[in-house]
Amino acid sequence: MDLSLMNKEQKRAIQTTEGPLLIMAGAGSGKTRVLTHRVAYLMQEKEVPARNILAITFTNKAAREMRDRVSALIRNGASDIWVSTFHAMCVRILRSNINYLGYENSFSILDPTDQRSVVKDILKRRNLDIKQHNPRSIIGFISDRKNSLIRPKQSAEEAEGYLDTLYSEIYHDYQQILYRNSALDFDDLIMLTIELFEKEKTVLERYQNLFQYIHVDEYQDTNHAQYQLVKLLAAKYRNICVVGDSDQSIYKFRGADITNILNFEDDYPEAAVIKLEQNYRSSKNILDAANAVIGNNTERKPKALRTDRDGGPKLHSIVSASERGEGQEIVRNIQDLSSGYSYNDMAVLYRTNAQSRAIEDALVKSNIPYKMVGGMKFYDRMEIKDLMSYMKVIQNPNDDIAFERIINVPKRGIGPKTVDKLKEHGVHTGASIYEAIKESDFIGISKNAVVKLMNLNDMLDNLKQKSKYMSVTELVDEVLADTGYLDLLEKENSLESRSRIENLEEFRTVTREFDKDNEVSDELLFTFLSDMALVSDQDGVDEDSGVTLMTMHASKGLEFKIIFIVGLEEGIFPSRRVMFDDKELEEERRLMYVALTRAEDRLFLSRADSRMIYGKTETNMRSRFLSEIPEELVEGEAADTPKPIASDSFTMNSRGPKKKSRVITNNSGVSFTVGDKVEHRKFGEGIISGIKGEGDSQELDIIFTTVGVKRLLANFAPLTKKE
DNA sequence: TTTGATATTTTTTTT
DNA sequence: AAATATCAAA
Repeated sequence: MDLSLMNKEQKRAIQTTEGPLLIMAGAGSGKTRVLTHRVAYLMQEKEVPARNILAITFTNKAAREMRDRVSALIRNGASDIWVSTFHAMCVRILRSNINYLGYENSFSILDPTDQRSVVKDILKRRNLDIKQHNPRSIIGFISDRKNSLIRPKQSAEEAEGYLDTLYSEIYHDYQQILYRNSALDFDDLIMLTIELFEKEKTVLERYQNLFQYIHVDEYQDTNHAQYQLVKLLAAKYRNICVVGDSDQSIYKFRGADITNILNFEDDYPEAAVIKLEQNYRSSKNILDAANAVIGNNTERKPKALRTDRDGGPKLHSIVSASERGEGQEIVRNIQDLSSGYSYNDMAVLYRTNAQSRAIEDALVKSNIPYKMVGGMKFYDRMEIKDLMSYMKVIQNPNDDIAFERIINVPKRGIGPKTVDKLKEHGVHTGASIYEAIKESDFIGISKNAVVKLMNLNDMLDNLKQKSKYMSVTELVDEVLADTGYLDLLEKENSLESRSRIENLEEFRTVTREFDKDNEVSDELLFTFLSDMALVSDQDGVDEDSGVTLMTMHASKGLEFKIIFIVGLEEGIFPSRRVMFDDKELEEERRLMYVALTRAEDRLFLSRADSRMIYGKTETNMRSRFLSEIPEELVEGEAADTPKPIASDSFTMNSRGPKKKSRVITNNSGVSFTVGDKVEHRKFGEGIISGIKGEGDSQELDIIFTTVGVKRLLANFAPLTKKE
């Protein structure tokens, strides 16, 4: 195998095949290349059979890419390597073994909307107020527990206080409902695989023997459950290679535990450790900026990436009047650069999906092609979810969650009242909705409704029969025809229904693609649904030409010649929610680091003087992350501007929207602007960090030294200006 | 039961 | 601004 193009550390990482290995791979240090070569090296030089190699990646797209790149290095056999995400691997394992845990092998996988409806059902049944108990936080609670491998019983035992106890009980109900439906949520995939391994040692041993060489990419973003899973699998051979960069840990909110990578050497004292600090991606200016920003994090092992590339152009700072102006400025720069670069080389990164709108609008107006990652996801569209629910019900009629979604879609006169009765029956007897329908005559449902239910029942049974000998595409067509779904849309003939039909058409290209690779069989529908449940946003990035739009989170692992980072304002990025929590602020800064290090040649940093948020105009200070970049690396905005500048001097585009004054005057005639130091009668000294709203309801965000941030009405707050 | 109208809430980030 | 929840009328 030719390793002549590798540096010394990279070679060592590839050739250290036996025993535990920790690769600390900085951004752009050729980590993917090392991983692919290592796998190829194992097969070619060490003659390890492909099926004994496991490689876990963060996204399905990364998995596909890794498989392709290994294929390019070796003659054949790459298709036998296990390359997948944690979740996809667990689905595969559970699919053939979950019956040990009492679930059906044909289990379905819940998406977040399904989870929400399960939780809401539980709240309703327990007569709890949905406003007091936000389903979101309950789902978060359950997810946290599962990621920590805490079962409902243990959660209840360890609960402290009323809320903990209550949520543990809800967790218990939730888990029971899922079990009854043979449904798993994302976290279950990991947790139940571990449970399976602990319960059935022979199954564990089988996989331990199979996975003799294990690789885990993005190890800094694994959670506790994933960590345990890897530990179990690697226990026999201890050939475990993890790759990660603690500076790029950005998924704490999802349970990622950075100590997994920091303590790797404690778990495996014999581990070899290799650091890759040579960056091959970014120009020196970009790298210097990234190093300077991340250097502000205190909780980290110091390290600095090196590059042999020259300085390159300076980073470019852009200030616009509003988010619309920001979009226009981005477009202007894209057009300037489009002579030397392809649109594919450019990406716009933002903190929240909602920020994509203004950018999209500007791109559409200028006829610039773009592709968006995430956002309103294709598979989240109503018609797609409806269709998927039909498929789920056909595959597993006892999937109540899917069943409830389609029971009255299209409208067939089976309303909430009837559904309640069916569910009520289920609570007493343990029957699913599907089973309850067969009893519907005896449980107080009107004759009228019973007939309708029977019709539905017959139609579904009929579809189920058909599904056994049809391709998925054919089945989709049958479902759309038999249910009258397509008819309904065609009859409506509105702009919206047209687009829905287009989306369904688009879905058929997905199924056709799937049918091409899969033979018709009993398992076909199940395989299709499993695959679908695991597709992630990042998987959608394809070859079509265009500027890429995505969140900074979604950009991890990718690189582009030109990067635009937008919305660099306090309260946007860093997000308002974390501004005063040092720990979370450090995670936010790592996110900035990830964003910065995506760029190879050019980097644009953009902010707007004010922008619309929740339908209100807000004015925010420039992001601290901007200020952390040494000014000599940046051109554009005068780098050393301690506070935003008054009035219209930054309306770069004369066609831009009229700028609102960011100086406001209160009832006593005192005027304030962002950055002013003020004195409050009760809270003491503070600094104005933002201005919200319009007219009489204008509010000031003020950071007080004593009490942190407060939002006060400009007209009534007892404020005096200092200095 | 379904529908349309009005009130209320919501945004981090995601496999 | 947009999505969701709640309420009133048909």
